[in-house]
Amino acid sequence: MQRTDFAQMPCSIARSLAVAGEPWTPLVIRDVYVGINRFDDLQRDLGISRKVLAERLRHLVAAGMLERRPYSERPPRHEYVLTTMGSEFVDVLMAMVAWGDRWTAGEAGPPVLYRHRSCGQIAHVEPHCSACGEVMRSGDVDVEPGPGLPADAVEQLQ
Amino acid sequence: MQRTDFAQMPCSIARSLAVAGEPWTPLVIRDVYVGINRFDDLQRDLGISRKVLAERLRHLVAAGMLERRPYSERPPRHEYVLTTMGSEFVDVLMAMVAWGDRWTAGEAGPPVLYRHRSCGQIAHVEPHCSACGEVMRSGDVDVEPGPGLPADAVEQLQ
DNA sequence: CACACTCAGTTCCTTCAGGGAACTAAGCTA
DNA sequence: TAGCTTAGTTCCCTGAAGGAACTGAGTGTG
Repeated sequence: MQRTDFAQMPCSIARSLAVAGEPWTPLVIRDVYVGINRFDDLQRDLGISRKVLAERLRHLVAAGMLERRPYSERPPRHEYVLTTMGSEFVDVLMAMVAWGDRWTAGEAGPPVLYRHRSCGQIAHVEPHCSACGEVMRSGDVDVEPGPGLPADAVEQLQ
Repeated sequence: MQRTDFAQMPCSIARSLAVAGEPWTPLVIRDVYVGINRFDDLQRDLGISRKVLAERLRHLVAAGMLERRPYSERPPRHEYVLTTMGSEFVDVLMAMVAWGDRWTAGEAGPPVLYRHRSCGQIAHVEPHCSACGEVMRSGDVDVEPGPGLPADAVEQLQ
């Protein structure tokens, strides 16, 4: 965990990091997304310390990203599945994959490919404007104070 | 820094985290993006330890995300600016903002708004398929092994 | 010309999180 | 009854984060 608590900052990036920014957490979400749902399988796949994994899963369940769901009564066993909140965070991971494929994959190429089910093509995500539908990258926007910004922080944007 | 080095993992999420996943790093990139470019300004705005900030900036420059550029000869002063690699990472942060606005902003609403310059609307980013242009969310894709995936890791995807 | 000020860090110390291995415990299986 | 599987918990050690103080180059001010 970061020592500084990002959850209280008036910034959606900081708050997202407070939920899913701790070391290993994005990789845990990725694994659950691709169907690795049990404690031991996650631990084996990631090579993460069991202590840290237990901590992360507890935090993600408390935050509403994962649900701890029994899949057997006797013996009592359970697995972790993504909630709607968790699934939508995978969209962020897909943006990270698009960036990582472009800038960190090197000669070998992307380790994993995504096929868009509806069009059948191998593709990556591209950020589009929710209003007009056109491509919208970081250079195409102006940043403005929003309703959730405390008054004493507004001037910092100028 | 994470003790475990994510850079060697055959996963673009892990590799992205190795570049920009350390605590504070995404917030440093956000700040540089919105025009906070100098060491002292970054330190003041974030409330980060000067030691950690120096470390993060060094790492980001070494990774090619930031450029340390002199803006004055006498006295020798410099500022940090995003490279192309860094600017494109801001697209990932915008996806994080879209998610954070939806799931962590609460009653008060988003602290910051983005206006798409070309259409003039307040908007957020939406993931679209780079091939067909339609919306493409995490539930709309199939994951397949790519060329950069080591042979001994392929079976884990099934 | 001494003093304060700005910028950009570095150094030092303390605390707490991550890594790793061993241990626990419930229930199943041979 | 001995061992296996699943899902953790406990313990100790190391190293990263926080915080405050210090450094050092250059500038402007009385």
